[in-house]
Amino acid sequence: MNPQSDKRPTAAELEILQILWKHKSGTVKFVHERINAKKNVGYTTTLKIMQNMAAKNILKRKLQGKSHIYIPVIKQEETQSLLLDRFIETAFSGSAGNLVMQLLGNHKPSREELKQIKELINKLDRGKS
Amino acid sequence: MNPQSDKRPTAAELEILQILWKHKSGTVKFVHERINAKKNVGYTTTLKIMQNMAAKNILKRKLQGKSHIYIPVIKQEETQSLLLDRFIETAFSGSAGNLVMQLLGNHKPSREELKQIKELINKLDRGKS
DNA sequence: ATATTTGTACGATAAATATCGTAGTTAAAT
DNA sequence: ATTTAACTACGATATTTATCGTACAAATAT
Repeated sequence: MNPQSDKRPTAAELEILQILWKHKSGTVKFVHERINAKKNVGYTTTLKIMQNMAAKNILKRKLQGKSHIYIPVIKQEETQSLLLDRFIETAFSGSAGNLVMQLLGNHKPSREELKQIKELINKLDRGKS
Repeated sequence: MNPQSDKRPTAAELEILQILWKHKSGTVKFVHERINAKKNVGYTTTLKIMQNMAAKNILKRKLQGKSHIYIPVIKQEETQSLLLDRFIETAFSGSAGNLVMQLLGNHKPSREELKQIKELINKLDRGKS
């Protein structure tokens, strides 16, 4: 039903998506340079994954001169939301609260983050009153 | 180094772990009954996965009469924390704050949850002052 | 013109997971 | 003493992902 439901990217695919979301679009070369800065991986590996993603309709691509420009089809927030739901289900037995507890208990967010989060919570809270 | 680092369970393994964490331990039959209540899967599938998990030292087992009792080796919180870190890295570019935003923005936690979270945040906040 | 560069396409391989069928073992029931 | 029931063990298969080598095409540089 939901066309998003069969578009759950893998870890490697997400790595690519992060880059493309951030820069709106990019060539294989562009993406591969950035990935390769962190870990060593062959150019054709990145190429193949991106081709696969295009085949799966996670990315679309446009020919530009000699090379292709790849553009994410799925939106970052939708994808994150989808992954998050799934993650909460599998890793936290469906309890978002447990996840937040774990997160705040362990991750030690910065003052800024805390402030942001508090504001958001207050906003939500007011909405409920 | 960290013995935990090679013990990242898969989704299917987590499903089993959830049950065992909750009940401390259980036989294949016990686990399989619960899993099968939700989705249809063969008995030997569950068996095999649990055997694999024992081989990987995610579970240990004790012979009790005819069957084995399986017990989680890895602790729930440690595992969740590990998975969470990884998840934030891959799905949220390493930003825990983004995850919380997404979560609170979408998941609409209950009043109770909000209250709990607020308390926790305040506690953290005081710690920083 | 030929060599080099820059890209794509395709196919092979390896590893991990999930799934189950079948066979074998022991204990209990008839 | 057989049959049945409850388990375990083992092996086969399918799928998915990741990874790369090699080959090919087009443009650019020499």
